[in-house]
Amino acid sequence: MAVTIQAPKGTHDVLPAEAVKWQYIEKVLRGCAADFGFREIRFPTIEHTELFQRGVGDTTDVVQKEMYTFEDKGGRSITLRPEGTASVARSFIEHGLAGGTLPFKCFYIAPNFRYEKPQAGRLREHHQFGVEVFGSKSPVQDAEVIGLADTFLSRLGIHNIRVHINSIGCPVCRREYHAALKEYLSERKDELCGTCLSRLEKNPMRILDCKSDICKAIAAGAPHCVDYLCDECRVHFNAVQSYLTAMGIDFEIDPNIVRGLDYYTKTVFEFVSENIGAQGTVCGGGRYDGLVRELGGPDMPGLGFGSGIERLMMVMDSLGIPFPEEEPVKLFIACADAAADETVQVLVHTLRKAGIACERDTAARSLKAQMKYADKTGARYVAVIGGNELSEGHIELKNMSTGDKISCGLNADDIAAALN
RNA sequence: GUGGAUGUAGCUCAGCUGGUUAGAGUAUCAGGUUGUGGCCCUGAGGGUCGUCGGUUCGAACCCGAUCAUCCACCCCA
Repeated sequence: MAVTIQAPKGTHDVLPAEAVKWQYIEKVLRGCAADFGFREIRFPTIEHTELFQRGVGDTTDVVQKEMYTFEDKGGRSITLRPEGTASVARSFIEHGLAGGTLPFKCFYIAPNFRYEKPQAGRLREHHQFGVEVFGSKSPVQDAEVIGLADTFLSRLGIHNIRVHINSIGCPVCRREYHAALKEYLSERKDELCGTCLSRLEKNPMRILDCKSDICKAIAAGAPHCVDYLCDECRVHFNAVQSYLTAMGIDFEIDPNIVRGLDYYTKTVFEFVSENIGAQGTVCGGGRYDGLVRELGGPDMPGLGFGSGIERLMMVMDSLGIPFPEEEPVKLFIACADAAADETVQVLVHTLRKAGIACERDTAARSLKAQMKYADKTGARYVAVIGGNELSEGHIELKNMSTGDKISCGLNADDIAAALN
C-alpha cells in the first residue's frame, strides 16, 4: 500500500462523478465567453523559459521560485506554463494578429503549473479559465472584461462575491507613487516585518498586502496609489467605475490590491469569496498595456483575467449549488439465457449505431445482478432477453421509474420506435 | 521555504490505562423459488494498523526518524 504510486503532490484526479461537474462549468464558461464575442485559443503547455522571465517578470515569486523549468534534450530551457497571459501574448505577436481584426478577444481553459506548497485552494497543477483582449485602451473594455467575470459567476450561481478594484497607474505615475511610498515606509523601517523590509527596495507595493498586523497598520496609513495617478490614468479609472456602476456591478475600491505579476498597469481587480478558506480569490486580472511591447511586439494595450476552476468548484460546493444530473443510458438489455447472448450483442450494437445509448452485462452475471446494475446506473428502460423472447419474437421494455412495460418486436427498429 | 494537525479495509470511522486470530457502518460480490431492480435478511472477499527503526516478555496503541495528506504563513487562480 505504501509502495503504490500516488498522484504527484498538489495534483488531483478528476473522477467520472466529478468530471460531470467540470463539463457543466466549462460549458457555462464557454457560453459566456461566446456571448461577449470571445473566441477560444489553444497554446502549448510548455514554453521557452525566457517568455515568463520577460513577460511575468524576473523578480516575481512565480518566476523566481515557482516554475517547473527543465532543459530538454536539445539543451533548451523549457518551462511548464505557470500562467496563461504570457502565452497568449506570445502567440498574438508570433502570428501577427496585430494586423488582423482588433480588438482581438480570446479565452482559454487550460492547466497551469506552479511549484507551490499545497493547501486549500492552492495546487501545483490548477486549471484556469482565462480571457485576454488586445488592441483596446478604452475603459469600456475594462468594464466589459469585469462584466464578463461578473456574468459567468452569476450564471454559475455564485452570488456572494466581493469585487475589488484598484488602479496601479502607468509607469509614469507609478514612479512618483513609489517614491512617496518608499519615503513613508522608510520612516517606519524598524516596525516592518522581515519580509517587508526586504520588499522595501524591490517592490514596496507588496508591503500593502502583508498579512502581519503591524505591517497592516502601517499600510493603513500609507499613501494610496490612486492619489498619485496621472491625469490619463485618473480619467481612465473614473470611467471604469462609471461603467461598472451603470452596469449594476457592486464593487469596492481596494487600494491594497497589488497583483504579483509585473505586467499589470492601470486597472487591477479581484473577485473574492469568503467561503473557501484563505485562498479566496476566485478571479483576478487587470490591464497590461506594456506587455506586448515588452515581449518584442508592437505597442498594443491589453487586459484580461484568470479564474481558477478548482476554486470555482469549491465555492459552488460550499454554497450547495446543484449541478445538472448526468444523462444515463436509455436502455439496458439483460441476458437471461446464454442462448440469447449473441442476439443481445447484435441488438445493443445496432441500437448504438442508430444513436441510442444502451448497455449490456459483460461480466457474466446473474439476471438479478444485471437488474441491480441497470438500476444503479439509472438506465431508463430494461429489456430481458432469454429463451422465451427468442422463440416468441418480441420483448418487453420495462420503464425503471414507473415499472410499466411496453411490448415490442425483437428487433432494433421496433425497439428504437418504442423508445420514442 | 516556515509553522500546526493528522495518518487503521475502496469510503467514513471505532479500537478502553500496550496483552493472544484488528472491528463497525457503507460500498463491492454471491445467495434468500427455477427469468426481473429499488426495501429487508444471510454470507463472502478486502487491512503486514503510512514506512523504517527503537523501548518492551508483548505495540495499531509509547519513543525517534521518514514519507504522505490536510490547514495556515508566503504567494496566487
